[in-house]
Amino acid sequence: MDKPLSPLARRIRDGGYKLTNARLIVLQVIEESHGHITSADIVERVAELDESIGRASVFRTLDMLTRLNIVRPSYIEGSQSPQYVLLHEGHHHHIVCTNCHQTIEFHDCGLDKMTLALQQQYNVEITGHLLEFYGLCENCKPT
Amino acid sequence: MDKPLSPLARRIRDGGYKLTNARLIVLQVIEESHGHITSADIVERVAELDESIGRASVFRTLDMLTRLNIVRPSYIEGSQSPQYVLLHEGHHHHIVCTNCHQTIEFHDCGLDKMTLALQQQYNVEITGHLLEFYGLCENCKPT
DNA sequence: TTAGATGCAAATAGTTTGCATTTGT
DNA sequence: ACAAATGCAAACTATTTGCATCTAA
Repeated sequence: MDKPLSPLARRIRDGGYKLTNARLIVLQVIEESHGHITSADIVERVAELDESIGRASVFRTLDMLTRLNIVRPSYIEGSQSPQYVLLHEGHHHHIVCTNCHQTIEFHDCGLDKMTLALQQQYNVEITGHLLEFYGLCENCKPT
Repeated sequence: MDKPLSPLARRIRDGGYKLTNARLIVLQVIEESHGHITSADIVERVAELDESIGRASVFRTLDMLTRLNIVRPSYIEGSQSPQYVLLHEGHHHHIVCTNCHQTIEFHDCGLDKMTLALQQQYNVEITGHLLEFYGLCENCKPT
């Protein structure tokens, strides 16, 4: 078949991984979620979309996506299963309410300069970052 | 008894929680670790220090410390158990090598202005943040 | 004194593994 | 064709819960 390969699908293939049905479905679920979803929810939604995909493949795919820097596990929400966050161009930023767990995403984190500075200072190669602010949202704020 | 209460111990008590032996030991373990340690390692080290403390209390304490913004769970390392990171004055920053998992901590993240800006823009009250860069460290970098 | 914390052990998630079978390339 | 990936189910780990007991304040 020759479907119009999404950019992320392309990155999977370019990473040397096969484009399997299980992987495409997992990818779709994460994208549909607008980039914030727990592993538990991914497992559930994948099962809805394609009953035949095993749990294990979902986890294997999440590992792969993390390795490829497409996604990043993060500890929003009380605890339990981690949230996977879609990295747009290698980064992601949000504010999490420590009370109701609402998350607000924002862009333009202005960390480009810092990235360059760190690369020089520590002689590393930085490929992305995750910036998480926490506090109380509008509704949970004291007065 | 009247030991010289560490600043963090004080925050626990000020948070309305009792200062129990289990809590103090967990706190000590986290501090000893220089602020980067997995829950599994905490459980293990606590058992070494005081055989009588139960696993459950360790997790209960970690939840409490997270609620108090003293510590923050983060998904460094492949996966398994999360790392708990000590927040100094509400924030923490590091670079994690996605290959060997070495972490480099740095200070002075310069996000104060951004914090203020976000508080205004979204009408929230921000109490801290976690900034995680990832990429390849000096040793893992291609040439 | 007494509400809050604890330790224990059992119950629950959540995640990983081994392996025969299937599938992309 | 064949290495890579899969699904399954069983094995593991990690974390949580209920409850009788204990303890800091």
